[in-house]
Amino acid sequence: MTDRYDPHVIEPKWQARWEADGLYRATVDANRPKHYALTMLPYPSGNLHIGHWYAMTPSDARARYMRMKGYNVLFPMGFDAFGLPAENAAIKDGIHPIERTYTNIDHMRDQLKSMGTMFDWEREAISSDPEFYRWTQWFFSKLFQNGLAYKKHSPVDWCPQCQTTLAREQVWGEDRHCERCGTPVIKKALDQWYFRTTKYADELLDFDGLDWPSQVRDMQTNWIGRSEGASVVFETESGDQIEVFTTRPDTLWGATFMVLAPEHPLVTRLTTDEQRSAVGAYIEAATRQTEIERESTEKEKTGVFTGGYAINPVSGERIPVWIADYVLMTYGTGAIMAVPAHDERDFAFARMYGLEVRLVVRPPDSPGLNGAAMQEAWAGEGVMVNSGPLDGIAAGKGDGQSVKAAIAWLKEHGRGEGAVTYRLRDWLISRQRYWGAPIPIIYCPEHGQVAVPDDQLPVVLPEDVEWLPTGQSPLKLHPTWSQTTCPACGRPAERDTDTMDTFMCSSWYHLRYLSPHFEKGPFDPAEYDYWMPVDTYTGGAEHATMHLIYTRFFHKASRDMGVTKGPEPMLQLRNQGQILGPDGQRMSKSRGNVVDPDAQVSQFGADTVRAYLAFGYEWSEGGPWSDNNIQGPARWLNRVWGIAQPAGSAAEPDATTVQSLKRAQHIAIRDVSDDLEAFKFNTVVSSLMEYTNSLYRFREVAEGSPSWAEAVDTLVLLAAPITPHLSEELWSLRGHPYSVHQQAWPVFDPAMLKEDQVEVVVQVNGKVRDRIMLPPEAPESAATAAALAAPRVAELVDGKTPRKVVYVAGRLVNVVV
RNA sequence: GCCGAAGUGGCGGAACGGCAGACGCGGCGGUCUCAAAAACCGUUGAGCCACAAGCUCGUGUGGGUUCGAAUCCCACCUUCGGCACCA
Repeated sequence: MTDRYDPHVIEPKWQARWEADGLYRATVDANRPKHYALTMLPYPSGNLHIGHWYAMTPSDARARYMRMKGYNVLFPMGFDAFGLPAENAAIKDGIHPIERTYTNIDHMRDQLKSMGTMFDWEREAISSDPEFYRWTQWFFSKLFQNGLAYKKHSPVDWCPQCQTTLAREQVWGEDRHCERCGTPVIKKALDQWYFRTTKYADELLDFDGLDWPSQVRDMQTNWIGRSEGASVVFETESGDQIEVFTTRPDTLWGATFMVLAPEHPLVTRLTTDEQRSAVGAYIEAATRQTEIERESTEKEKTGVFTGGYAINPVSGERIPVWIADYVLMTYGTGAIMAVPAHDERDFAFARMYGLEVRLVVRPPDSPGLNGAAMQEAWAGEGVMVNSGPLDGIAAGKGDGQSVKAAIAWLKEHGRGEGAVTYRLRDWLISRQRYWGAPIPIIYCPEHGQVAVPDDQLPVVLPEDVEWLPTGQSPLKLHPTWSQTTCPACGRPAERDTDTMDTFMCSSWYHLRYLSPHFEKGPFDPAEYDYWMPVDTYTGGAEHATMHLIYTRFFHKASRDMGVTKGPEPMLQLRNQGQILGPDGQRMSKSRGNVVDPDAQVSQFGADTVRAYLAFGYEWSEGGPWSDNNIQGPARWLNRVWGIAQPAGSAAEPDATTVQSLKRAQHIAIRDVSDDLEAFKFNTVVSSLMEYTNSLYRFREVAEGSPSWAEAVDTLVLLAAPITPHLSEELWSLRGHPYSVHQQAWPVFDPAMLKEDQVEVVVQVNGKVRDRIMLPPEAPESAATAAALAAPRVAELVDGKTPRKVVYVAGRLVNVVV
């Protein structure tokens, strides 16, 4: 009689042993192939939730599998420890963010250890440690010195709840809300630091060599929003130049007016005295509108004539210049040429204000159409008309078509050229908050913006600050902190009092893991050369257009600054889905549907929770938590425990039994390996369950025999990535040397799958009517004969000659009559 | 409006163009038990049928390709994610 399976005894026991032995320490070993497995690090909120388990434990299973396959695996963990919640809590209850953050980290580290993950804790990196953010600041300085960081005064997104500016990526949804707190953002004009992400727009569009989900690639591609066209220069009557961007330069002959954004710098100069009050009132009204109101596509188009005129550079015609809020200062040049006949928005505007609509692309089906008669804009194909040199050319972007011809014409006449515009904006990284890495810039009356010299980094965040809900960073209110001297001239100067977007920390944390205590640089180059790039990166898809763009930018910029190597930081990316509450809704405290992983672990043990999270969902999809469904994996673990107890010794069973036992064993090896490889954790567990079930069927005839021992050992090994504690305990009970996690992964032998006879389905006209036994490689003639001889088939064929017979060896015969 | 993903039993979910529903939950029946729980064994898509054999239907809807379609193609519906006056 063996002891009951008790995870509460074996799990802490093995966790302590693994830690004491440093079993998961990863060190550079040039003789072994490396595998850098990375999973997104948590924010130290105070408690791990089930979503962390869902993200991390399958990732851990795969890292363990790679390790058993012979790779030298680096699987680190750390904390993205700067950020608003800690600071907001400080304002509320006075507990210092440092205290709260590090208390939370201590607790969460223990929770992470309770998962039974193979994290190498000696490589832990915490982004709020001065030895970490020293290098975050160093990266800022590097970018500044290389012209990739700059300060600009401009209207920016401000979250009134978080009391700070946000990057464009961090403003979400139709109502333009803050990604963190959900509050709609407002516009403020402020001096802020930016990184030149747009410089890398084209390179960021290139995913060559990356094994990333197409959804993420598509989202990034859409986000970057490359669009090809031309820039065209219009001249005003007063001689000013207005540059516009258009994707349809071929329709230039149909441009009957221009529209500028209300904020456009030339508006004042263009506006005539008669129009000045109307224009002023319109601009006033536009500024008062919220971003949401202004950018609503439902809204009717409004605008005001400036009184000024420009010259259409192709026709020489005098066309009126209007302002309208449907033209955005933040895209292109903030000015457009309006071609009402072929643009929906321009058409609506022209009809509203009675402006001329001139057809320049004649649709194929409407030979008599003219601008005045049009009911809607025509954006389709056709032939160019009313367009001078372009007349008769087919409208389109292809070779020999109108767009290319128009660009050639513009170039030839010096009025414009081919151009590309992106939707992507530069990354705004200033934050008006305390709990972040200070921006290492000093403002000197003499020398302007001066980077803090590397040997004076880090610029340490002062601890003696006051928590006031003023909407100003405590750094700004600190009496002395910002006062310093200029590194260039030594005269009194001031520090920047903003801190950096915490997405900066996560843009390079994977490099700090390489050598978290290295003092000569952000990472030890020897570690970098061995481990980088990250081979497998796992995490949530919600980071597609934030972290995952930033970190690619960071890597490419760092490469150009000679810091990193290679085109990309992370080769393979996989996203897990989300675990919902048992009610199918997103988990939240207010709904009361939050599943606490600690409670599940104390009820079932970590291995069961791991197995359930792997088994219950298609990993990339996620789904609702179920207290019922976890019973399945819980029972399975008990069954593994029961079948894998040491079993004395017995003679081999008959050869047929041995053969089918080995067959089951090798099917399991094949399926579990393939599915772990492919992140299909649910079928990994179901294959293990099937194999366990078949061992129960063999138990009576085979238990104790050498084949049985091998079959059971194989189960213990195959389960080790999913249930590391259970496998370790069973491996030890079965008398094998520690540790199961240092064993080689079982090797699949296809020869073990060979069978003398296989069941072949016989179809008549595509419907299954019978089954016959055949050798797997039976020739078609024999298979056909056997199929036709099958009683049910003979009956249905009824003496007729089959019109056709389809034979798939080892699978089916389809008789068509 | 644009880009993308997904629709399969009561439920979670499986299925290289080849036996739909693996594996599990739940249900039902049984073994064990004084009994219950646990554990173990069996069974479980729907319909026709007393039962079985057998047949029919069945992967969001409608078409198509194919000897054969959950899978490929076309059109549509629904849900979800992202973007959206982007010139």
